[in-house]
Amino acid sequence: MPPKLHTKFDDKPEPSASKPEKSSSIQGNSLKHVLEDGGSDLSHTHVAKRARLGILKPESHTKVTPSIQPQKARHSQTKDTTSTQAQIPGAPEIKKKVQNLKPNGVHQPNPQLLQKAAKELEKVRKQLPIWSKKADIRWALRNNDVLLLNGETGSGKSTQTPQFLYSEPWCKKRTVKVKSKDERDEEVSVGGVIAVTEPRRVAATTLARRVAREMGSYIGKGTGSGPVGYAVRFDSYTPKGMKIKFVTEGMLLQEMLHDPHLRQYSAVIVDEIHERSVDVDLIAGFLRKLIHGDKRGRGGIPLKVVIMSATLDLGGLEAFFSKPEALSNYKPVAVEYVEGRQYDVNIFYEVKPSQDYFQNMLQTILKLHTTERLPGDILAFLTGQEEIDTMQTQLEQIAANLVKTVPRMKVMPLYGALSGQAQQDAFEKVKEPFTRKIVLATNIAETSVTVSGVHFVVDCGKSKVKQYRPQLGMESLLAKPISKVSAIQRAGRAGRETTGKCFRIYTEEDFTKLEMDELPEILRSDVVEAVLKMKACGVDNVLDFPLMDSPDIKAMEIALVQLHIMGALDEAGNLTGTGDKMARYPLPAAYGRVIIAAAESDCLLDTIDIISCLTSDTEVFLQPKTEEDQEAIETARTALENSRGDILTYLETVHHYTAENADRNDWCQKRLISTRSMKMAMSIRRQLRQICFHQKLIAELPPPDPQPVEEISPERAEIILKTFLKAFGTRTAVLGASGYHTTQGHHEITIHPSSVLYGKKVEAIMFLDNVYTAKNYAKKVSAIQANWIVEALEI
DNA sequence: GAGCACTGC
Repeated sequence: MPPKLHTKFDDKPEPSASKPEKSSSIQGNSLKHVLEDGGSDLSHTHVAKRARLGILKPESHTKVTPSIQPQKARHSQTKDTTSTQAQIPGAPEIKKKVQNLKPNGVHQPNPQLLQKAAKELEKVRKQLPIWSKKADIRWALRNNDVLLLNGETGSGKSTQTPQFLYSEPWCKKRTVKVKSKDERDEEVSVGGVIAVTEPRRVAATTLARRVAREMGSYIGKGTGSGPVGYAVRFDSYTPKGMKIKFVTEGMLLQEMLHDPHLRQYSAVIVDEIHERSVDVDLIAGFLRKLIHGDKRGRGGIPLKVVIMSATLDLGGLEAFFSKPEALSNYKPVAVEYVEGRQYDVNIFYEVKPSQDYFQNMLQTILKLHTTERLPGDILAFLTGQEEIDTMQTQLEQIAANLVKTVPRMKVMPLYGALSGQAQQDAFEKVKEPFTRKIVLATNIAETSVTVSGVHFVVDCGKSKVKQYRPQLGMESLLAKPISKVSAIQRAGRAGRETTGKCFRIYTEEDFTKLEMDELPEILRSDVVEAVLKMKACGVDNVLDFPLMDSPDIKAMEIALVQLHIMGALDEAGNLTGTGDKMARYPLPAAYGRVIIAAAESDCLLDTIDIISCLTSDTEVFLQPKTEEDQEAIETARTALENSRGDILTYLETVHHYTAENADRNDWCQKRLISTRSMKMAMSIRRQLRQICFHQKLIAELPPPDPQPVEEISPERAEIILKTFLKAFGTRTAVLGASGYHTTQGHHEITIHPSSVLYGKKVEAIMFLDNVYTAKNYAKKVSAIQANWIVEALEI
């Protein structure tokens, strides 16, 4: 029986969702979906949030001001403030005006027009839910060092909070006296800028652009002047007079290596802390130390901290940032709650646990497609590329046989490995008439991007999660149930533009059994990088470092030992000069170690070329789809493949690519090499060369490309491989009667088919990557001599 | 002959 439907703020049922015929039409088929009270389900999370706010001690100076926005406000147009498709809510015409501003002179747009546009934008800003909290937020930070701000999606927290604060009296730049390392007094300036951290580059740059416009400025090129800037890898803009700076989390950590007291800043705003990346966990720990520790490094000036999140455990965070020994009248933390803007989404569950969620999902998508009226696209969450490809094939087969009265289907895959253009295609609105877009996505669509036009979400309830096993030093990737927060986030994707529906391919009971939050990344990863960063930022005892969630002590100890073996830490566990250098490369610690070894053995430039390929975010060598392609590609690649393995194959590839001066895209296409990957590799190569030049590891920057291809002599190859062995000596295996066995632990290991050494038998191998899937596979493999291993491990 | 989500310096 369909239960009574009502929305959270309005007891009147939504007309489209409440028609009994419609719900019974869903119930009356094999899908057996039960119509659930979606409004109350989503509002359940709101209730939960308020309930958690209630945990706060009454004596702690907490301002709890949950507010319910009137229905009207909730039904105005909303957009994700951090999405790549970020738009100014309700003001497309203003956006257009701003974009069309004609430059006055050469670079600067007309200031009067900018001011006028900002004035217009202010009208829109005043309608944002957070606007009514302006005074509360300012008041909170005048009286506290820390503010926890729980702002839902669409509340405007990311764009407005820094603007509320930059003109506050505590935000002024000051000149103070501090003690230098050798106990001398020196004058430094402290404060004046607010940093806002974002987990992704697109978020940092698009938010900066938007806030600049709201402030009557704009983001230009090179050095300009203006109140807003940003810094992400490979790109930054820090104008004169900058008051607000959007940065990625990794970038702020990098800044902390040079400026551990964050003297540039009056405040740090941490956005999206609920995503809980390793970097944001480290930032939270450092900020807590800065707030609670002595402030002499900042000349006594406190750093203000705002922690922002859409969904967060405020109780836990409040405890984390409170001083444990707080006096009864000490008020360290304030809490604000801002209602977001989101249309209601009705949730439908399976009645019975599904045996085959893939088939159920297929059925649900078809049912939605054939019964729901247009417009209204479908977004389906699956676990991975393979599932998505299969689903696409099956849906398209069925679509070909649909009757003419049913809309046509446009099936679009969406996952990270797709090219930028292919991803863009999934965002585009369908142009064809009488057609419904069906986007099959991984959890890239959960946070990173917004797909427009979606009214229906189908959620399989699973996602692939990386899990690290410290004892084995191995990672595995498994499909696991998602968290409640994730499930709600996925459902919310149906309510961006209008009231939506979400079909969960699992039972309501399964939903209640889900964990509230995802396990934070720091508990699922190798902590070598995290430990090195802590050490480099001056943390002597990493086991004492305040973390919201501390990894297993064993995992920390293994990381410490690993860093000692690599020479980053001495016997006493103190950071060495090598370790300090390693922490400053934008690379995993092991590759940092290789760079240093390379400088000593005079193969630095070649090593940089190799590491640039290895750390580019997509695979360099694409996989051919058909067998004919396979043969053609293999012939085209012969000049690049080096019989000594994958490392030297990458080197050959960079040598040939950079020697190519005619058409690099064409060069890549002929060899089925990813152009995106090679472009990124070239950026990394430039950055690493620059850093090594500054560290004086190379005397001068190498001449620009193209350079003639140099043959890699056997002697040179040996030097390069031995250089990598200095960091990867423990990642080796020797050939026995029954295949390869690792030198550490004597586990059986097989060379992965993606390696040029696949199926080859050599005396010993070194592998940079190790995954456990069907077998224990070694990836990125090189042929070495067994006696080199002993040599490498002795040093 | 494998099959892998996402992000960041």
